[in-house]
Amino acid sequence: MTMTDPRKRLDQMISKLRENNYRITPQRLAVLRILATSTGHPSVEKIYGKVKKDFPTTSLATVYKTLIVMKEIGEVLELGFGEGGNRYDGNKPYPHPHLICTGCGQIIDPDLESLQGVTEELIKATGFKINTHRLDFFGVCPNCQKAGSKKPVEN
Amino acid sequence: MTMTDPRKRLDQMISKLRENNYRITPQRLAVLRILATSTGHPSVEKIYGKVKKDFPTTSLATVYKTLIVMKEIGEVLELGFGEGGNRYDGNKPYPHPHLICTGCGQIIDPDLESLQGVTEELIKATGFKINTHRLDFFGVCPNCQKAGSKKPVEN
DNA sequence: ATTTGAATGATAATCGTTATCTGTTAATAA
DNA sequence: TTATTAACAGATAACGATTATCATTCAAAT
Ligand SMILES: [Mn+2]
Ligand SMILES: [Mn+2]
Ligand SMILES: [Zn+2]
Ligand SMILES: [Zn+2]
Repeated sequence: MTMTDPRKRLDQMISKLRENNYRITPQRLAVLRILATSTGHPSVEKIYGKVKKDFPTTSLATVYKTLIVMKEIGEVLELGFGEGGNRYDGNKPYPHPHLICTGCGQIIDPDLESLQGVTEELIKATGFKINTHRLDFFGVCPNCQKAGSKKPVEN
Repeated sequence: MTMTDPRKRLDQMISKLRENNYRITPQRLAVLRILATSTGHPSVEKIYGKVKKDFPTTSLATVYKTLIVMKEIGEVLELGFGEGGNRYDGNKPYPHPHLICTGCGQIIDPDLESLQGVTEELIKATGFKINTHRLDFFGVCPNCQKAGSKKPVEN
C-alpha cells in the first residue's frame, strides 16, 4: 500500500482547493496540515484542539466548514458514527474498510484483498449500480486483548 | 435464505421479553408486530405512525424506549445513519450487509456468500478479535436506473 | 492600494435522541 | 377478585453534534 507523504498530500489538497476556486486561508491550511499528517482518523474536536494551538482564535464552526468543503471536493472521507462525533480520513478519501478497537478507540485501515469480490458478487446478484460503500469492523486489538487496557488512544 | 414467518418471529420476540423480565404492554406489542411484519427496514417515525393507527395515544418516547429494550436483548438490529434517523431490522437482528438505493430509499438484505472470507482475512492479518461489523452498499436499484423515478419507497 | 465577494468567528437554531417526572398499569400473590 | 407495587406510558424538557445566521475581516484579483 502506497504510504502517502504528508507534504505531497498537503499540496494535493491545496491544489484541489485552488482548482475549485476556494480561498487558501491560514485556518484552512492548519486543518489540512492535520488531515495530511494524521495516520489515524481524527475527530472534529481533535482537529479543533490542534488547530487552536497554532491559531488560537479559530472557531469550531470554521473547522466544520472546512471539512464540508473538503468533503465536497472529494479530498476527505467522513466516517459517521452515532456516538461522540464523526472521524475523518484525509489520506484515503475513497471508500475503504475500517477496523475499530472498542477498547482503546483506535481506527486503522486494514488491507483486504478479498473485498473486491464481494462487490462484484453483489452487482451480479442485484443489478444495482454501486456508487459507494461503508465497511466497519468492531473488535479488540491485540494490545487491548492481553490486558484490560483502559486507555483511549484517540489518534 | 430462511424466510421468517411474522407470527413465529413475533412469538420469539415476546418470549425474549418475558425471559428478560420485561412486561408485555399493548404499545410494545404494537411495535413488535410492525418489526415482525416489515420486510424492509422501518424508521422510528414510520413505526410511530403505524403504531398510532391502532393505538393513537402512544408517545414517540415509548417507541424509542421499546427499541432500546429490543436492542438490549439482541432482538433488533439498529442501522444508524447520519441523516434523517435510524432504521431497524427486527427479522435479522444479527450483523449482515445492506444495500441502499439512493433513488427510492429502499434498503434490502442481499445474500453475499463471499463476505465470510473477508472477516477471516481480517482476523489473520490484524490479530483483532472481531465482535461485530457493519457493511452498507449505496447505489441505484434497477427500477430507479431506467427512469428518473423520484418516488421514495420508504418501507 | 482598492475593491469585493468569500471566509471567519460568535452564537443561535436545528433535530434526532435521551432524560425526567407524574400518572397509569401489568404482573404477582393474598 | 382485589390489593400491591415496581415497571411502564405519556408529555415534555434537555442534550449534543452539526448547521445556519450574520456582522466583521480578509484573500485574491485588479
Ligand atoms: Mn481510513
Ligand atoms: Mn437487514
Ligand atoms: Zn485497542
Ligand atoms: Zn430505487
